[in-house]
Amino acid sequence: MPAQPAEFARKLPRQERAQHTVHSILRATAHILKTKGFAACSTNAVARRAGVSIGSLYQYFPSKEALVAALAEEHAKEGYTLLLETIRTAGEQPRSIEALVRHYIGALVRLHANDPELHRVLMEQVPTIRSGVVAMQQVSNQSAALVRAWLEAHRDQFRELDVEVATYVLVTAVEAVTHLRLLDRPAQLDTETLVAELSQLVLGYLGLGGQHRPRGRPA
Amino acid sequence: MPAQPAEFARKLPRQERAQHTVHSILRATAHILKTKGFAACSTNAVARRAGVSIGSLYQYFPSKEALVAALAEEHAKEGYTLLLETIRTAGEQPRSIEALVRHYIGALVRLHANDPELHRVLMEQVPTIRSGVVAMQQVSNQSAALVRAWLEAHRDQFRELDVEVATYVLVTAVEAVTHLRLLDRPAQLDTETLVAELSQLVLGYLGLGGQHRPRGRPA
DNA sequence: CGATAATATGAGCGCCGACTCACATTTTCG
DNA sequence: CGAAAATGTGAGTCGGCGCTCATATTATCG
Repeated sequence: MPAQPAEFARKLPRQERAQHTVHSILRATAHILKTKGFAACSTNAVARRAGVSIGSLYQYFPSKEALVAALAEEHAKEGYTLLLETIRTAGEQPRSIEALVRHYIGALVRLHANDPELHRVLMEQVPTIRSGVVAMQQVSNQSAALVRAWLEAHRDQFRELDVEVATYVLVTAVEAVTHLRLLDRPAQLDTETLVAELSQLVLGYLGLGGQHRPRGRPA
Repeated sequence: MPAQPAEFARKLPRQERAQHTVHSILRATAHILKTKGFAACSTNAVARRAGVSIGSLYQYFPSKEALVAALAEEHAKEGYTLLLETIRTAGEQPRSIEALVRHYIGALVRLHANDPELHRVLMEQVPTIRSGVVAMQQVSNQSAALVRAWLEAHRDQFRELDVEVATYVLVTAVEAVTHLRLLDRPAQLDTETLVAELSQLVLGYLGLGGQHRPRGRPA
């Protein structure tokens, strides 16, 4: 894994030593971002924690912005990999709609289990940083496109719906609940329950939930 | 409306002139927060935009933190007012479950239509500021408590569910979709559609959605 | 009208941030 | 080896930040 793409690089690390330096810097950045937030993530602090001089940091990252962008891109790449993997395994055997929904939601939840604090900081606290956050949005868009295509393909099995709107609602809702859970970690909401509830949410929205017959008033 | 609560005040503005000053400062703060983000919201910039000297700012707000906290509290108060209003009007006449859901969701959407960018910045970018953000969380909690109580009261009419979990899922999902819509404003998702779709989402999750019978495969 | 309190001013202080540069050290390779 | 390239160093520059304070202006009221 090349440490950071050409657009950001000041110098490319050629020796193993240098690659280790770059890696340390990125780890330190992630750690400080997660524990102290963006405001406290000064380049001096990063260099200190990485056990590297401030000068070395600027050898490989021309600006603080580039540093954070590189981290965001790295994070996005991991997400993209998992997304591809999920698509692949989903296609392997035919499944029911319900099973498919569970499959994808499970993947999404796992995706967010990967460094959720970092994800949050990058999405929320980091002010508009061009290139890095763009990479993360692309993963989001890919994900949305997947949902859209799936809705199109199976639309005869749902209630009548506007595919655009439904995609938006579903992606946003699932993403948000998943996301938030990892931040305030409510005790009673373990991963399994989360996946089950989100599936319920999605299936219900699509008109596939088991209809409940209220007790007390006979139909 | 007293400009800011006693805990934050350095001096209380007694003359009309002073109240106007305080008001300008708060407006300027909101504007800069929304357009440039928290990082760019320096006290000097706020004072400049407010057309007021930096000294005046510190007459009424003892620190930058207090300034933002006061703004957050003001924002929270508006939300709380609307929440109370919604509860009041909801109790006026008996309604169906569906109508009630629509009523509350409509209120939530309107609530978020009030300065959504400010809401976002205060929730996300502003690092832990004690008192101000606490006020906003209280409104959130009130809102959640309301949902929880409502679920308890009508639970015999839904599918079987864990009230805690359901509250969490519903509040988070509805809040997130509402919220996000106001930030990237997708053209095809007007307020009316949004309310309808969110109601669908909630009712479906509760097992009250119209069950769809798939075409092509007879039951 | 003073006299006193309330309000407004902005140059400036101390600090810390991003970032530079002249130099030291290590690695590569003919 | 030894020279050139790659890598590493950290004191120091500079700008902007939060914030203070001595001073000027305006309102209140007897």
